Amino acid sequence: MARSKGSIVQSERLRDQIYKLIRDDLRTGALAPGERLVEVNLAKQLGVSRTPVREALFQLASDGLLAESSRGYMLPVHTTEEIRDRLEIRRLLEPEILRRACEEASDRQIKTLMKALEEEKKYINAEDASRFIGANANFRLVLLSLCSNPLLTKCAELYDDQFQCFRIWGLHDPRNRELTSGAHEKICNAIKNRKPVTAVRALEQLLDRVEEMLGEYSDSVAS
Amino acid sequence: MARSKGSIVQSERLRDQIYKLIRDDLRTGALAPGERLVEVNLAKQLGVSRTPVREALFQLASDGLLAESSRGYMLPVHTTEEIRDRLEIRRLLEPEILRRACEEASDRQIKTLMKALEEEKKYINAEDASRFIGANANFRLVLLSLCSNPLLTKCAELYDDQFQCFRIWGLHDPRNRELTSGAHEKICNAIKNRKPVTAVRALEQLLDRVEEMLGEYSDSVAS
DNA sequence: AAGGTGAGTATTGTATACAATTACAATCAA
DNA sequence: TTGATTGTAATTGTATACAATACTCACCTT
Repeated sequence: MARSKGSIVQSERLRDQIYKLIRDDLRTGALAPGERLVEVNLAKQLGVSRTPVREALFQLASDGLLAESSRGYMLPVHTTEEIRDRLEIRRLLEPEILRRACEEASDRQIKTLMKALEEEKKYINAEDASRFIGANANFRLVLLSLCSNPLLTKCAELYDDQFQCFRIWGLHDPRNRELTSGAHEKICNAIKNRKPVTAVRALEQLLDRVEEMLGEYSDSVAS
Repeated sequence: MARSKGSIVQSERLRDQIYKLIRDDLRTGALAPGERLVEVNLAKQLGVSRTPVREALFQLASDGLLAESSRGYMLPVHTTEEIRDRLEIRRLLEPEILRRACEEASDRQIKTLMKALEEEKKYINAEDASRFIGANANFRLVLLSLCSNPLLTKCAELYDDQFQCFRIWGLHDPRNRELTSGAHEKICNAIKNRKPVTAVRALEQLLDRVEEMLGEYSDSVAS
């Protein structure tokens, strides 16, 4: 994770900047599941002291985005059960966001969403999954923000991001990227046409499919 | 907030202990809405350095339980809109918890829940609302834990606790305590009889009533 | 008297120093 | 060879020192 010091400026609190930086790396898959995050290393890379790094890591961990080991933090590798718990929460929050998106989204927002979708589709068959994962992260960000309850958006983003270790595992297979993008396309069209029921159904089908894949995931983690 | 240093021990991380301590004070109404929390004061009271206090406050703020002002943290006084946003999330999460509670709760857990309910009922007509608020906090804790998805429990607790400033305002009136306790009793009985639909209906009626009171709350905050 | 200006103070943000704990590895004995 | 044991290094947890910032209040000006 080589990084230029240049991205850190003084106007905002360092710990907030570092939080966002790392969280973004998590979202876009720049950090691999199981990888360790060590305070002094990060501090040195970013050219700051341990304090703000420490506090950023601490917050990420309490957000459930990093796992605490006996010795510092690492990228979480969730069990099937943990993924299922997160999936259950997504099933409660995200349908409501889509319903509200169908009512509330402006034409401008829908255009942005479509652009994010196109970007995602571009990388379905890319050699490297990372491009798709990055575009996918952006798409989800746009989608979940189509709701005027900022708290709900934030909450959904959190549990969505907690899926990352599973997502990275799954999206290595282009067929799953195809599947994901296809569902996203249905959702986008439903939102554009203001059809909440259709949007929710597409989402639920996707989540059902994800849940089916959990067995396969569990085998791969055990090995 | 006078506090004996005795409650702080060394086995657990200080910042975690302090987090729990303050969060508990928030839940039970020992801290009043609008009150400021100053790092050095707390550190002195607890007999520790600023570092762990600082990190605990930081986490509480990122959990939405403390408000960040330009100068440190204070107990939040939410606007009507903010309360409504939180209410919406509760409407998504808590019904599901009740449904699962009806299936999953053990007899032992139900007994504990009943005891918490009785304790709450005792203080409906107390002079001071604080006893009721404390018992209410405990009841909610027990209720939300009747679900085998620990993440869902944690998430619901969070948004439930973010209601505190509104709750403290409302529960000063014994009629509202009566109302709350009555709804809780219906919920308890429904869980005992394994009737999810009844439980959810009672909860939704309570939340509807709460939402109606938001207008009145808004007036009182404006003054 | 009202309003602006500036110094001082209160409080947080960051850096660093030190203490404590845990993992790892090397060594020795069985 | 394997197992236990101990010493060392790596890493976090807490304390404190220092820097930066924003607020308060007094004082001055008009």
